[in-house]
Amino acid sequence: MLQQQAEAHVAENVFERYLQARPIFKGDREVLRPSYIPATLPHREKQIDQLAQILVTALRGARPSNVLIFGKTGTGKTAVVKYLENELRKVDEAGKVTYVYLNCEIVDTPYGVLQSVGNRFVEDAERQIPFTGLSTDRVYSMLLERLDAERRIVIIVLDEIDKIVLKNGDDILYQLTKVNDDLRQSRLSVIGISNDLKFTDNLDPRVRSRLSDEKMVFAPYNAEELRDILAQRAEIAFPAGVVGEGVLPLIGAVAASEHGDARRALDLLRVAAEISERTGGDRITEYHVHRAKDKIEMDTVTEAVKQLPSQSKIVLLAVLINEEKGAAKMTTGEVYSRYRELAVRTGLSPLTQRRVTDLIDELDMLGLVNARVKSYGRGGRTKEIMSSVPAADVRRVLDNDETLVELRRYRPRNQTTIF
DNA sequence: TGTCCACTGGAAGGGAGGGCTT
DNA sequence: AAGCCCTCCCTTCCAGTGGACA
Repeated sequence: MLQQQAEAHVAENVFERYLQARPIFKGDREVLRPSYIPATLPHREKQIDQLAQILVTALRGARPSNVLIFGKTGTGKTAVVKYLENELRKVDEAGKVTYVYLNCEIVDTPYGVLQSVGNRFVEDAERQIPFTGLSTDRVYSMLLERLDAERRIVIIVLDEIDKIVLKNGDDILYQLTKVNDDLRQSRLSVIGISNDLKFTDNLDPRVRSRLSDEKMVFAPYNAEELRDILAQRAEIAFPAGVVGEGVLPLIGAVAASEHGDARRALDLLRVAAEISERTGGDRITEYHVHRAKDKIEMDTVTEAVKQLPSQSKIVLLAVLINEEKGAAKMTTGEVYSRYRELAVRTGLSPLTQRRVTDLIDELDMLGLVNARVKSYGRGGRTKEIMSSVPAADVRRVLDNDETLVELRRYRPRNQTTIF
């Protein structure tokens, strides 16, 4: 009997059931990724126009003004800039304009920026600038030489430009904006993209004025605009009738309430579709959107926790364990002593308290804990720390972490809660 | 009003890991 | 091989501080 059932299963391949289900996606689901640049960008026509007017100078062989673009995440800054890159390529038949896009979250050192730009002008591996080893001055002169090798206009896009300034100061921007003084025939301009409006406050006045020849601000999308964007993508991604009525307005409303983030809206739509697909559905409903919202929130947290270096994981665990013991909030000192105890147990040598306060700040930036400086008067001035994520879920991730095996069974002494 | 606590957070610097130059 | 220079992670040192309390 059992045998027969097993055989019956062998006959029907596991994949078949899923293959037979009507696919929800019409074609490439990349259409719903933020990296996809559609043929038109709804509700950004004005910005595209404005930037095009600035950049057209490059096609005439002269240097366009430097531009600073401000706007929150998912307001289409990067999309507009990349869109114009594509458009520019189409008309620049002579290939005299070089467009270099760099994300300063990834390339986050002055050396890295100069190196990446410099490498854009050579194909063969032999002449690539190494990612370390040379002095920055040296890389700068190599870059100059390559820029000036033939007459060209170079447009450098520094996405998340505030990140590199925060980390390294404005030296690199100073160098990039004065590069033109050292060039004989080529010209370079910089497009900076930032989601922090105030980042220019910390710049050297000379750099600030040079960099912001032109300024653009991208306002967040409202719910209706988001709906238009979603409708445009949905039409490419799904066959007619798949997206339930009310789904796009719902996603639009959710994303609009979270500072009009189009990226977030597209993610919601994609994940909702995937959830429906996985559960054998052939339509996307509002139910799937709600499920998608939960899933995305959960995934960002667990992913962030997984990526943490071991020491930071232990710091986070220290916070959670103190909370399990009943502390609603705690001071740096309390986190640190718990952290030391845990670190010793795992066999890692404990870091200094100074370093741990930095790690706590990092966890705060990631939104995993909440840390605010508070004074307790005579009780001293310290941070008040509490976790800001669902403890059980984070605990599960940490318990499955191989570097923390020693702590898997660890529970604090005289604990009050039962797990 | 001044004291004093428990830190905060800036600055400087060490050293490991990477890689070029001579 | 020795000498540089880069970044990253970390330590050491320390002046500065918000606010309850005497």
